[in-house]
Amino acid sequence: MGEHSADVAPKGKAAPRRTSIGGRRNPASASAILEAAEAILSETGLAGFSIEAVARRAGAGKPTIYRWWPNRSALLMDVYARQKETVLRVDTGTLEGDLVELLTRLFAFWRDTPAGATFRSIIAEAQSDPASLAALQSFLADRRAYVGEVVARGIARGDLPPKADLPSLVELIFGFAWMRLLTGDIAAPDADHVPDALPARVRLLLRGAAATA
Amino acid sequence: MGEHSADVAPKGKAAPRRTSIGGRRNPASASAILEAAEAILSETGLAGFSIEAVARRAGAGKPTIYRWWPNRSALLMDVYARQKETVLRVDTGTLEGDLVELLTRLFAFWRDTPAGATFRSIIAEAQSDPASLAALQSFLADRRAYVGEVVARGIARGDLPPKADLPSLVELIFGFAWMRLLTGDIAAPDADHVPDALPARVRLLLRGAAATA
Amino acid sequence: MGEHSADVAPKGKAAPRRTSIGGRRNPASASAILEAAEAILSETGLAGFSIEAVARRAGAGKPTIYRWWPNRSALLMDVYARQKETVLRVDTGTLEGDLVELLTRLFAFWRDTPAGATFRSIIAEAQSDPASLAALQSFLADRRAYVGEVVARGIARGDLPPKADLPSLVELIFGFAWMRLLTGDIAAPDADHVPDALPARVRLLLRGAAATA
Amino acid sequence: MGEHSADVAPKGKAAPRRTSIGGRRNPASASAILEAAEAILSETGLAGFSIEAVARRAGAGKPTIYRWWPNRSALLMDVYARQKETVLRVDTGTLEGDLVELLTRLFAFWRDTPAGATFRSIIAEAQSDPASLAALQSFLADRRAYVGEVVARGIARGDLPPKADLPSLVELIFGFAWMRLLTGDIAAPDADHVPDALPARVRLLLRGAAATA
DNA sequence: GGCTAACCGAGACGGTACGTCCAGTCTTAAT
DNA sequence: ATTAAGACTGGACGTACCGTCTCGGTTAGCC
Repeated sequence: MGEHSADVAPKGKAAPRRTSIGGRRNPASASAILEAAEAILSETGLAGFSIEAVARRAGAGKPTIYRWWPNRSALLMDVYARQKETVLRVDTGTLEGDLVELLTRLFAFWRDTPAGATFRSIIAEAQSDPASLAALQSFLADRRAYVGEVVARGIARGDLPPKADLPSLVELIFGFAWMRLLTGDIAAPDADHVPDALPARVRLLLRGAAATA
Repeated sequence: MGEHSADVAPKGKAAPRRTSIGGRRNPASASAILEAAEAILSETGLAGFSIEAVARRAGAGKPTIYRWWPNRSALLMDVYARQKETVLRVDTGTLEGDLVELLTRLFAFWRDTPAGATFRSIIAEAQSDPASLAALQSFLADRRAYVGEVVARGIARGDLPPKADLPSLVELIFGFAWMRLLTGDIAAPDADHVPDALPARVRLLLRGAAATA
Repeated sequence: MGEHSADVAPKGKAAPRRTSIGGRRNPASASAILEAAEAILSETGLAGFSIEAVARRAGAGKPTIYRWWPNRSALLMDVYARQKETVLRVDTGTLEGDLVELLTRLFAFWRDTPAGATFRSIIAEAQSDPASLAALQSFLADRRAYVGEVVARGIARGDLPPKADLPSLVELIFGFAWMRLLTGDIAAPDADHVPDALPARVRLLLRGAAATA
Repeated sequence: MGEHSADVAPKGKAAPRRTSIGGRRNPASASAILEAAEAILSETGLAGFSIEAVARRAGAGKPTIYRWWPNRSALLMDVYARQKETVLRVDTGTLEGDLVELLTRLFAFWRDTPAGATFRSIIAEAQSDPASLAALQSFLADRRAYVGEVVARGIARGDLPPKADLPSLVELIFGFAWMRLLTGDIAAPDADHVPDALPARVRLLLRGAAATA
């Protein structure tokens, strides 16, 4: 019942018992909460992600969390916002190379960091929480715009005709990536034995886009 | 969240108080439970979908539910299994027509019946429950096989070269459909003003598949 | 069994919805729980005495009860501890008078207040719960000590020889009282018709104690 | 969860799967049920004594039990009725010797056989079940009558004056025995060190009874 | 420089839902 | 007609977490 002491985040220093810093938000608390949330999410998944658990692990009071995040979904979104700052920039010289590289690195990012679990959780959350859905849509629009730029660069480079159906291309790319994430199918390609399906998907899409000009 | 008073079974008729029918499963209970689950799911979404609420509404005991479904996810899957029996069969004469028709009717099915909310819930559930993920994968494989057949029929018909990249085509189709569902973007096409994007997506995919032969 | 509708708190007054008073126990909740427990016990007996029913009647959450009482037995003991504060003090001038008066008033206390039902329940509970048994033994030792004092006063008064077998006397008195309680045989004496057996029991014990000196 | 197979009584023979023997009660079932009930009672106490557990252990269906015993209490009484057939007959030559011997053997019977746990359970049950209380009272009257005979024999023998208060004596004896049982205080006397209190109690009672003549 | 306001942790509060166990009833299939 | 078997509704169990509340204490900024 009382082993809360073991639940607090293992701090290297001395567990200095955060307290108020006056009439404004304590950034140390905010980051402790986000870090705890991220750790719990990547360790136990969305199922173990409760406000109670985050507060326990962060050594924070529940009202402190509720003061700054209205609900679980909002906290979830902040956790992802913090992670996705790792923007994926690519430039291989060809559009096909760029897209393959982009997806490969996105899958690696999802696979090798807590971001994958977090993003899966966000999509799940959005299925029952309208505010999360709106946030997700806005985030998606942002990322689509970025991929749109990559494709536009390819068009400028002559890799694709100017009249190619860019919106279709971009939407299909994201649909592919999402479904792979949501079905747990983002394993690293086994280069030696199994030919990776990813380049084939990209190739089909690019040929189709070229043909729809 | 608190409208439990509305959850009691609508006993307009006779409230026949189901009971045991001997040492075997009572199909009346099973279907009452599945119907209650479906109704709750479509009315309140995944958030309000609890075993407790289902039992209350179905006029069933919780142990009766747990006897036949190990957990919430299993019940969820059964609800969907019951709904998806509405199989979508199409044959318009051309592959493009088939695929557009298929997706249009799929979106309508998701939009106009509880099945859409159910399926969104299942995908969400699969993000935290491995058993649900496995079930979802197996279901997906089944549906992919069906679309594979539609495409194969198109190849036989000559709509696509025999060496077309069928797996890529099928996977991209499903990615597209799922993302539309998960982002709430399956509104009916507004024929007069906005040209529907759906046929454009199908066209791109088919051109790409033809070109990858 | 099913009269739950009568279990809800009688909110004639203002139904102030108790809430937390900070990081410490709310005495209003504690006493509401004990009062509800006492009422249920005296109305329905041990059979209807469930944590669930107490919580319902007290307008309290189950966890609030479990936070402060580890189990049903502990709550039961507290209910009795609250009642037995009505200590029975007697001093009639003679030992025989004191003992008869003590037992008469004890039987009246058991008969006319919820305490009798409560104590019966405690003894019953102690037959299956070791912790309750220990608590009961300790309580019994306490009461035996008090009766021991009454008897010692009688010895000092000369009502009994100094070497009288005090432990036997006290134990036999309690055995008599308990058995009467447990067999439901504590009806008020019907002065007119049936001569009360109680004084006869006391007389036998006192004569025996005097003779064992 | 499903290891019911391990719960059935370890039968030496072959677990012959009892079945109906036609339109009348199967005595094999009855005794299997009583034996299972007795075993459970002595192993787990009243807490683990449920109809479900008895049925499981006896390899019987619950309805079979309910057909012959209306409730848990009735089964409990039957279990004790079966055990108490070991009647305690004493004749040492003196009344004091008889009573000491009787109580000593009664305590040993309660201590060394399942009967003690069973009888404690019956008394506990009687505190909430009126039918059990009535049965207990009737049983008690029967036993009191037997002890009354022992005492009457003592009177005939001249160990006690003819006008001794026999009802008081008998009631006090039972009160003493019951309280010892209910407080778990029936340990075997430690002859070497602690002088047993039992003879002292009997002596006090007999002296008192003699003096009340 | 004292006051006030907002913050911090802690944790109790009334609740809902969990998943399990048992009560007592019912029906079947077999004997 | 009775048996074992097992499903049925229903209710209580003890636990986890929800979102709200109040506490005692700290710190900053304003008068």
